[in-house]
Amino acid sequence: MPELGEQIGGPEKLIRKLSTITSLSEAERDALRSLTLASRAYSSAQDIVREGDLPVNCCLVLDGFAYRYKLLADGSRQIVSFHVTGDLPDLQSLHLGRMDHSLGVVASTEIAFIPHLEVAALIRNHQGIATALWRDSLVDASIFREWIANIGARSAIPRIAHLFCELFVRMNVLGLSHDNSIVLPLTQADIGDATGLSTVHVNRSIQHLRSLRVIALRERRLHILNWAGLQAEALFDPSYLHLSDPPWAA
Amino acid sequence: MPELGEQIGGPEKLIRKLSTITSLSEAERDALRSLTLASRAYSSAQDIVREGDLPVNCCLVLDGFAYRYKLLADGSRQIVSFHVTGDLPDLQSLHLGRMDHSLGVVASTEIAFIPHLEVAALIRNHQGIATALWRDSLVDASIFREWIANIGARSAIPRIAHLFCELFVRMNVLGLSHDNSIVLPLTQADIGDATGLSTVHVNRSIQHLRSLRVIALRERRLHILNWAGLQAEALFDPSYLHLSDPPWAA
DNA sequence: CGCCTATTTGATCTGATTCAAACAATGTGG
DNA sequence: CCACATTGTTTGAATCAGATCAAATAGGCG
Repeated sequence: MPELGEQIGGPEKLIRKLSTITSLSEAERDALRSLTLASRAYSSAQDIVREGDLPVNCCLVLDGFAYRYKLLADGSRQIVSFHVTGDLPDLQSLHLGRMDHSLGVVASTEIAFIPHLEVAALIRNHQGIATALWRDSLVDASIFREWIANIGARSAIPRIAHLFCELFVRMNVLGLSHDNSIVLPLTQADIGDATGLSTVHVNRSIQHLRSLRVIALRERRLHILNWAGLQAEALFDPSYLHLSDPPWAA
Repeated sequence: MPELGEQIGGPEKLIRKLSTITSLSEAERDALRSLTLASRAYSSAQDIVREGDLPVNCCLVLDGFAYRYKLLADGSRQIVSFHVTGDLPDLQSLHLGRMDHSLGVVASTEIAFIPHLEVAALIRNHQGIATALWRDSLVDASIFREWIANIGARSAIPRIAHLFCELFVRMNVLGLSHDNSIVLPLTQADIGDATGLSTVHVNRSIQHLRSLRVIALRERRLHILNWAGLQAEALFDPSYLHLSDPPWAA
């Protein structure tokens, strides 16, 4: 049961992603198809870009899972976002030279690298692509805001449930779900670093969600057993993902 | 002792703000100076834009303090950012139609409204302004990431100290500080809603910072008594504000 | 002056952390 | 293909940072 991602090319994955938040003309799609992609598969977890780096490429996730994180002075790691097929997790490096965080991947992830110069040329020559990418970075920021609220104002169980809801909705709209399940190659320690909770408490909270029969988590997959129940537990409202907003829907 | 903000016009405040993160040509400055600004002074705290709205203007803070927040289903309020003179707190409304959060001001704040159509025209006609505004929205996102790390990984005292450091640096670079102090018209409840802490705990943490003699907080002003000490307490590193980054510094 | 809002203090409670160890799964080399 | 090492999950017990509840004090302002 291969993921859909396996069969289509990098540009198509990017087009599909951008199409979930904006509309692209055929000329713009063709311009994206002409991108030069140097891709690389990672068999083990590792960092792609590190805090302090001055990247000259943008990364595009072709398959697998990437995440951005900050290392604090006391050694703790805070994950600030997750990224899946079609995402451009460090698009910001195009306009902010120095990385203020790191980008890592989990095992079995494939990343394509697109030179900044090519992205800059696309932006210069195609107003629609500039708007799409800007809008993508604004949706990125909206997700950060929701994470601030999630971590700052929700208790452990709804907080984790909310993360699961977000990942499911995001992957589902990209066609990356199967039978109400998604790949979730994260350890409970990863989930803890993303939600600001200890591994032990993540474990106990997940057990609670399991006992409610709203999710199942096994073999690196998250199965949604009861979407309405999970959503209610998380008080999840997907509008912050801006998947069906003006102006593009108009 | 009037704030510097009193004496110069709205466009100049915006130019000064953008100049802290990018460089603008004289033509671009002139274009910004030609903006039509309808300004309004708020004598009491109130909302300017609400979650769900479809704004047709961008807001520019001329004076005072604005903040963005989310209201959660359980009634709690999470503040996700603060904004001061020269900031464009809802620039994102230009590309994300529907507001996913609200924008409020504290008493004695003055806001200018710039029609989206005018901002869009500026972006279309001036590549440098487009880049500056995009970069501004990316710095905004960087601050959100830092807040995620602050709330998710720091304990109460460093968390509050970090917020104070950020506000001081941001206002200082805009020329809004006086004798190592800034205006801070926030209640302890506001600070609690921004940091994910209860009002009582904010109070006790601030008392701790006072007892360390790193800050003084009185008459709606935050005085930095010992910058190095406060910074050490917060483990504050200002690089996420991207105030001295390539490419514009090059 | 008196009302309303903000700050402060005290006491108690609890969600979450920490420490420690057992257990399960996964992968590796011989 | 098994023995072993490594990584991830689960459980239990003790502890603590921060929340909650309640009430007193202090400021601002009409």
